[in-house]
Amino acid sequence: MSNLNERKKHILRAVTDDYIDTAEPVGSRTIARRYKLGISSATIRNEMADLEESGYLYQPHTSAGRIPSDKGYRYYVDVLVDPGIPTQDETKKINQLFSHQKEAMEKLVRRSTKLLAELTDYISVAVIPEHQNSTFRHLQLVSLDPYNVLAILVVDPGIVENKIFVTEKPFLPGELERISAHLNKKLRGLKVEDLSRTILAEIRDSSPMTRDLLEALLELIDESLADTDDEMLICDGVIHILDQPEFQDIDKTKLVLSMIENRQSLANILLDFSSSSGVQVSIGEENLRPELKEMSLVTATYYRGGHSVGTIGVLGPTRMSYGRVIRLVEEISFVLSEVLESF
Amino acid sequence: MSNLNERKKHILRAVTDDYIDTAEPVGSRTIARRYKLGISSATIRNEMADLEESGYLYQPHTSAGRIPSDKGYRYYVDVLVDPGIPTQDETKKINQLFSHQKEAMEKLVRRSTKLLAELTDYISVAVIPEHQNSTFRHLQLVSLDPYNVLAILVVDPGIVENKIFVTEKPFLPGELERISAHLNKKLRGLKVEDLSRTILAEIRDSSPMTRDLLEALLELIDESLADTDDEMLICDGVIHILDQPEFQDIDKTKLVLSMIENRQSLANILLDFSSSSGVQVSIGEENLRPELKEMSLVTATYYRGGHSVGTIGVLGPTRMSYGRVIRLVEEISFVLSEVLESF
DNA sequence: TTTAGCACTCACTTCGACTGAGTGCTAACA
DNA sequence: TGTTAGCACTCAGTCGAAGTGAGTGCTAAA
Repeated sequence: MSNLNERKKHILRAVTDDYIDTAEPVGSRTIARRYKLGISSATIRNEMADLEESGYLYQPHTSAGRIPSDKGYRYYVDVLVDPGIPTQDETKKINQLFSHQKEAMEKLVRRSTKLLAELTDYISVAVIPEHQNSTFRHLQLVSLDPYNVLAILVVDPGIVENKIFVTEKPFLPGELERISAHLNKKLRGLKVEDLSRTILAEIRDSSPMTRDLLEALLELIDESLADTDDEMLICDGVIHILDQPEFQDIDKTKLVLSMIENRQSLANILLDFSSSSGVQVSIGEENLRPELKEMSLVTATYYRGGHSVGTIGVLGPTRMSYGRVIRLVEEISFVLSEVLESF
Repeated sequence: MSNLNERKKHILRAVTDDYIDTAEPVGSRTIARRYKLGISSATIRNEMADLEESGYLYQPHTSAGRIPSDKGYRYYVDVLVDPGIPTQDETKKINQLFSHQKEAMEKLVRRSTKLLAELTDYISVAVIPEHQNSTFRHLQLVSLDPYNVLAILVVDPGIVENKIFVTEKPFLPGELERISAHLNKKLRGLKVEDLSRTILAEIRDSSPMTRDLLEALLELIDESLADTDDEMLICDGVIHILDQPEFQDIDKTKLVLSMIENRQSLANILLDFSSSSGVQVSIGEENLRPELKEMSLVTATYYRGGHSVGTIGVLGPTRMSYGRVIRLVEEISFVLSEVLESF
């Protein structure tokens, strides 16, 4: 597989770099002129014919230049590309982002995603942690008026859910505080997924007075577990896709955009990568979903306490600036993990 | 202005309806065939020439059918269109939306916006209330670990902000609760905009131990006030714009999408309407921003306690299905206001 | 093994002819 | 006097032929 001689490597790299830049099929003369490889266009032509033979390049039509195939991009990513180190500007922006006062995890990931989109000029996506692995931290009941209660549920890595209840009977002042305190004692440290059962037990022992409320809480927890399904995908920089010449075709674009609007499916795609470590690159046809067959996805998992809690990444055309993207996804997921560690 | 005879009104309505349907210039024969006005195409031709003369219609080129001008749409909206009453399906969906357990305001508006986009097939936008008019309800400090404190700020119509602090010195157990309780007593019912000053005064009277924390809280409040600037625009159904034939041109589309991505400017546009009551329609050139010159915006304000708290609306091409959109914006803003009232 | 030269390919552009939906005008009709 | 039928005219859009140029593969010479 890696049996390309140095000259072929140089040429494949040149073709790929050029195509990433220009989005135009790259001809032998262009390579000879633009990249000082010390060989003539005719030689390059021969080498390119070989590279096509072995599937790294292809021609969109007989008399056109070459374009890297998915296999070509794969080789480029695995062997040829050097992500390099973040530029000064990149480092500065990343540090700025994380030097802010700490925020609850959701906002933090949201901002990371925004920055990633801004730095790469592609679409940036992230899934925030599922509640599965998180533990109960705190529950607060706030009386809005005698019949309305705001419940705030805080789970482990700074995720906050809230919901308003209407109660049948008004609560006495101080009563909510008592209930909160009681529940907090009972629930502290439990896995979120175990909460329902404990509260159910609680319901059996409770006065009819608080039963309503507990049932409502049960619903909050169920919903907040389910809710993540809805909310856990974060997405930014969708605009950038319109700047890519491969998406001048509005129908192609619509396909991708509707996939993004259907958050759940994209979330699942990202979750497929959440078990692998390091930066993952999935190129074109390597993607299982047909909507992604002409796109590439660069992802990395971020961690907290040694466990992966979510995935962040970049979605763009297969003609993607892999070096830059890989470098940035790597850097941001790394820093994100570091910041989360300190929670 | 309203000096159109009945026949001209019928014709203008027919042309507008048809153009809204088909997005193709409407010819006199089409009108004669499709709408039973009891007159021949030649007569219609004469009337259309008159309507063009007075600026209600125009021809994209000499030998094409007519298209309503902005003035034509304006007349259509003001005089001709009948919003009708919501269909069964619409009513059902709206009731379903609001029959859910109550939620904090932000989620409520988010879901309304989603529904509006779904029902109209256009882009739907909303601004959620600024904090200016809202009052302090509750502040909760939760210790995540000895050095990290999660602060949750609840203000009046169910808006919840949260933030994590790192403190210089660890807090003793129970200390945070004491501070929360103290602040809650002091701050209850204050306008959020007055909070900063009050808290500042508070700092002077407090023990040096809590100074860190108070300063951090001050920052939370400042930020949550500022944060609304960033977050207060909600947007849904952007995809739909790609289904409109007028936005097959990718550059036009890009213009609109980048305006939407620049939330602040769109928020400002909506805020311009927030002082007027009832449904507002702003058509094409009537919009001040050049990006909106080919679009129409239908908005309504929603209320709580007699005060306007936000604006919700629909953004689409000037060739918009005004009747349906006006009806739905009206209905949803009305129901939204009702629900908020009960908070 | 590399390079220069040449014939060939094929997407893209340009241009003219053609088509058809739609108009304005005029004359006839009720 | 208002309405309609008929006709000449306009013009965007489509189709196809010709021309252009970037790029290739092959061959022969260095």
